[in-house]
Amino acid sequence: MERKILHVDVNNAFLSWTALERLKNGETVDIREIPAVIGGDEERRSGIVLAKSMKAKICGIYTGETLYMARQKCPNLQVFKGDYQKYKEYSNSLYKLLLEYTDKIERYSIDECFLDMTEYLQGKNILEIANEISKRVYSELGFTVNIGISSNKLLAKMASDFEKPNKVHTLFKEEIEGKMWKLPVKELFMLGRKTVPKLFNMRIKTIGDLARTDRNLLFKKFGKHGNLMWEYANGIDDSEVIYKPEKPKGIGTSITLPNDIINLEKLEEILLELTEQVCFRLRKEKMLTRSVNVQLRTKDFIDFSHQGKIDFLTDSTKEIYKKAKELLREMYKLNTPVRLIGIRVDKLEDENEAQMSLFENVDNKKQGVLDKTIDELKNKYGYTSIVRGTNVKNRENIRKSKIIE
DNA sequence: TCTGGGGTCCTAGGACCC
DNA sequence: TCTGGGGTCCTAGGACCC
Repeated sequence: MERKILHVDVNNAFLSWTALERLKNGETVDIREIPAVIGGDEERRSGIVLAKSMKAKICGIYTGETLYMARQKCPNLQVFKGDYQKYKEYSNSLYKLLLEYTDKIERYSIDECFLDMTEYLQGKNILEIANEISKRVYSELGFTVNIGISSNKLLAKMASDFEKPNKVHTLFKEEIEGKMWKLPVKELFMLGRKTVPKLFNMRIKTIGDLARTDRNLLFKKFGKHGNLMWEYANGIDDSEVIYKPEKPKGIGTSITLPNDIINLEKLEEILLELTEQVCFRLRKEKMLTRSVNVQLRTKDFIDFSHQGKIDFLTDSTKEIYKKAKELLREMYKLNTPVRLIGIRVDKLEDENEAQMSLFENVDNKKQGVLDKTIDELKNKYGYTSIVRGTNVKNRENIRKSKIIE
């Protein structure tokens, strides 16, 4: 049976939500109506565009470019900071509204959801429902969305990307040729800046060109990714709407340093603080790891990473930091100024399942008691309330930006 | 000019074994 | 002097997404 999938995408999410928040607080200018962007912090060397208004877009500003470039294109540009906590609240309010239509919702990101409406239509017309959702989001929540309708996730997502803002589009199988094939190939989901020039060299310029290219040729040239892009160009996608919350497969954090650092001890101090954040989240998820990965970025934007294994499953800050420090030292032979440092834990295993099957491999030294006590205090009084002694002097350096995406 | 942070998935190539 | 080949496991790095 053919599925009925919706993709709901908030228009200029961070900017729209910031606009609403400002209006709520008595500001009179709606920043959606002027050339404006949400940007990172230039002093912390994260000065990039995170979201833009329509007027900023008309100036040629795009997401991810530097604020410096954006100002060149649009001298009267207004730049605002984001508030991730607030964004989460707006995202939750959207999710709650959508739950009135189906519980089969995949929260793809903070501002995008897939809905599997197949079993919930009850004879109703999918286009009418999409229009109703669109109107209700605007009247009840105050921001606009684009909604794409199709029989799979890929096509629904492509559809929601058509004309914006505040629009509902369909892209059913029979519409692929008319609506999607004429688009430039870079518009296709999963075709990024590295692949597009290669396709161009093969004289593949539109999604239609790609769809009509020999599948085996693409496989030979691009491997699995070639296969995937051919399927997407032809509107083929069987993936399910994942509506049950999934456990994370990895947890990581990283920070761009306000200044390049060349001193190993300094880097270790920062790494400890990052490790604490990661382990706090790891324990919150009730997951264990034995795989640790440390990443460095040099001042020239070259990335390095090393990963290593711990002999047992653990969530202990001490054990994970011990390994992380080892990895950092191993790598630091480069002796080059470091711009970014990060840590992530991978191949996570559920605490309960791990203890059942692999109990002899779990870290059962009682070290966990201290971590637990610290976690409880952090939960009660806020994350920054408790700091290991050595971290205090770094706190100013690396206070984290709350912005993502 | 300056270039975020948090994820997932894939692949090339090295180590090791038979 | 010539240096197989297949399989598995692992890591570093890269591509892509929002």
